[in-house]
Amino acid sequence: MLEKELNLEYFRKEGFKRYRCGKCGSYFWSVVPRDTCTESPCGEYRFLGEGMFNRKFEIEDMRNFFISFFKERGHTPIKRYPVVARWRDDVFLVNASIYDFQPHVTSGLVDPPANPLVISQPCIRMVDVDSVGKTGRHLTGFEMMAHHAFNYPDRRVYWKEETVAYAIELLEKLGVDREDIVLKEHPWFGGGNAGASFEVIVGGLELATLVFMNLRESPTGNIEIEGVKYEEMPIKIVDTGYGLERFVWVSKGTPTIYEAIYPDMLEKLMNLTGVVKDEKEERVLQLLAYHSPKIEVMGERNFMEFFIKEAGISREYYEKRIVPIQKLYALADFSRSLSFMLTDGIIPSNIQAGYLARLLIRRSLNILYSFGNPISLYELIEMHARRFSDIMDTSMLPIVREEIELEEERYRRTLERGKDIVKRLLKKKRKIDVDDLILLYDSHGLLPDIVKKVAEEQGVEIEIPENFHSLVARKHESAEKRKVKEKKEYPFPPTRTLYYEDPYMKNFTAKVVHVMGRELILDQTAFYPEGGGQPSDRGFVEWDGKRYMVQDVQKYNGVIVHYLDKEADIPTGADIRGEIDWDRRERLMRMHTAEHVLLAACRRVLGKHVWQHGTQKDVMESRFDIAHYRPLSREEVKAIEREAMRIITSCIDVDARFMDRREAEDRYGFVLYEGGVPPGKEIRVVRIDGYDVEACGGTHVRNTGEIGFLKILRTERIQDGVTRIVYSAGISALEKIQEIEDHALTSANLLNVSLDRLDEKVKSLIDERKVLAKELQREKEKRIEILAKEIMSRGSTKLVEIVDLEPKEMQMLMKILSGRMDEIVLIGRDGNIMVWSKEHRARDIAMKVAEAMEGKAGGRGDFAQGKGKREKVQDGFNIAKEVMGL
RNA sequence: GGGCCGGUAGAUCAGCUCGGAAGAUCGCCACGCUUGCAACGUGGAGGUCGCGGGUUCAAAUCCCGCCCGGUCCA
Repeated sequence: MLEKELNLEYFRKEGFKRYRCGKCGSYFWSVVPRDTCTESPCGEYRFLGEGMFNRKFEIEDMRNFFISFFKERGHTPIKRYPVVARWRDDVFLVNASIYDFQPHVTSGLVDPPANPLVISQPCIRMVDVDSVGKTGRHLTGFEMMAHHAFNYPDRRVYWKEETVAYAIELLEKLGVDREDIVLKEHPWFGGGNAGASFEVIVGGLELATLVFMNLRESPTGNIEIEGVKYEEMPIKIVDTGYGLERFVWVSKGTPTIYEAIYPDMLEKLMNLTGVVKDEKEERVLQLLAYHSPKIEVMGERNFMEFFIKEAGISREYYEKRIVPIQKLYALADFSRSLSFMLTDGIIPSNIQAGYLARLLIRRSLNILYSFGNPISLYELIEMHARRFSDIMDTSMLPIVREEIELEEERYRRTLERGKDIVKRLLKKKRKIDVDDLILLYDSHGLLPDIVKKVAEEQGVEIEIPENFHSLVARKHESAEKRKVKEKKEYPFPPTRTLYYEDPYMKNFTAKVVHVMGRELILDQTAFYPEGGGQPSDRGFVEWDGKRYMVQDVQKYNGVIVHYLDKEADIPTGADIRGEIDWDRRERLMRMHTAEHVLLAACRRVLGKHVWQHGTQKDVMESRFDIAHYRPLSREEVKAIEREAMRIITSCIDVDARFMDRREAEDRYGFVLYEGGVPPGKEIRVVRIDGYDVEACGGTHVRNTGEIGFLKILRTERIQDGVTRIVYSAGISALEKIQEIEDHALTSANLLNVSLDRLDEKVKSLIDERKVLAKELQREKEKRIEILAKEIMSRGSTKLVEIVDLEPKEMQMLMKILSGRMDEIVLIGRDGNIMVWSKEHRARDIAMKVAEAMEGKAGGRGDFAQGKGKREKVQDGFNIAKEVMGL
């Protein structure tokens, strides 16, 4: 299939021929005959040392060069998207430039921001995190330079021929000889799409991928790739990806990619840590980068043996001189990824993208700790942010600093607690086995090498299994269950939405489209269906003098279904009258607009990292969850309330209108998607000018002044990094406050104090109560002591006694007597049995007594308890006497 | 979203396997020793065993549900 797809006119014209790699078997195109595809490990890196471009580039120069090159060739440069994919609900982080245009542009629903376009999109890929630093080329963060063209049936931009021509021209302009370029054929698929692609290999390294996306997954498709069926798409998309950092590397020919892209930071880190990189280390590192693609063939362990021999070094030299340098490489990379993630508003936490940020933070901190903390992680992140200030938001730095400091503190605590756990475990078991290691990591976040270090301090040796991480992974293997909400389909045209045309419409008339039992469908309605966290309207419809209550309203693909309280025999085509429960709707509208105001207030008070995480509106109180890195203080809550009230009392118009998705995104950015990502080409945008703009399908008041009043009722941390704000608005808020006031006033009245003295009074009452309880306890003790004295004065060493005491009091008595006597049976008036025996027959006696009292008992030899029927107390007493020979 | 670990005195924890009188250390208070402090000695205060339900004669302990904290993985 590929051969036909990728046999281009361009190749014939320009002298490229198709060959097959003798090593990996893939097909490729080249202007000179070759035995292999040249991509390492089939070939070798040839750019190390001198570089292969006509000059050396820094990241910034390379990015500019690329963008200008395509701009000159008719492409529109567009701004990079955030690394956190706010416009998507299927992925957390942007992995490639095409992510920016999925799903709506690639599906054809929405136009691209420009066509053709050029972009340099920062991406985060966590899959390589373990290889970073070691191989000389892996990164968690990189910029994917790309030119994209979207070809529609009625508008062709460009396709394979032009794409390949651009790539070759770009490389030649950079000074690469055509003889050094290899285009490797490769089937491509991902994210439900597929197509043919070329990998562009220069000097043994893949510099770019040119994908020709023209297929999409379809159960009825006629093209099959790896068992999945695909069909041809109407849109054909040129999806390219040029690795910016790799271009810079190839231009410089440094031993590893890291020297090429972070020269300043690496120099600084070396100075601070005293790690030295001389010619010998340079040579070893370069050799390592050169050979590292072989890891994939040989496996890591075999590769290391091979490499140490090949480089002529000792393992000790490798550990002492090379590994520290590799750690610094990783640190430079991790901190750059973090500066992208955190300035783009990701909040470190234990869920979703936040977890990935925390992972990088902890790995970075580990490295810094191992060098004795020569510099703070924040300083490194700031250094990157300042260097890349043209594509990063440095105004986020104060928040980032606070987040990092909190995370450091948190990690320090986790480690400390972890060390205690290890020490305790050692005290108990004197050893730690594999199961313990897995538990310590999985449940307490302790990496095996930390455990090993602590154990060694305690003088215990620990073996860490080679396949540790796969053992952990095995523990997590479990079938994934996904709930899919059933979607109903109604074969009717979309219902006209009167509630959008006039959100203040209280009653209306409409024609009946369909009636089925209690389901009613109209041609138009003012009833708002449930959606966007706003519950549906209620009210009634009337026909022929009969009234049907509307209990629920739902929307299925544009068709609005009213659920009535009883079966309706209304004929199709009848004219009905509907009326909304206006008090309810008005409260909900105020709540909904108040929510937008609240978000604006939160962003102003807490910072722009605040992102809506979920909401639920209701009539009396509503929930509003935000992503924030720590719980809200009382002062912050008050400040948010003040800011929200300021927005309300400023009486700002609320504008709601349908807009083209592209236009809305261009004008307002991704903050639109705070409340979720709506489908469709047209989206409804609700805007409070100067404060908030969101894609939102709810009903809103015309002006913030109509909200009248907003009150936060309480806040709680529902998850790491997520805080819930429970609030109320309008009349509902007033009623809520009145409710609270009632409670306070009633309490104050009961205590006969004024409201402002309530807290004082309550505190003194609690203290008083404590004192009284203690006195009572002492009285009891006194009584029991007297009783004990009386009993002991009888002079016997054995005792059977019926006492009018509670179990706790019986225990107290027993405690005093047991020191002086040999055998005691106490029977409470309500049937409790308590036995103490010096001769260890308490259990036997208790059981016999209990049996006589038709109850049960048990316990130890010296002390036993039980319970029998209260009317059998005398029988128990007699038996006890008998057993004890009294 | 799923898995795992934890919640007992002001703090750190033991006790939970196998149900039977709530403990240790530090801190706190008082007294003693001392010119004073520290140390030491003696004594003391401090607990809804996260919450709710169940099983049982009996639950910190076993079972179920919830809440809170931590952690690993998508």
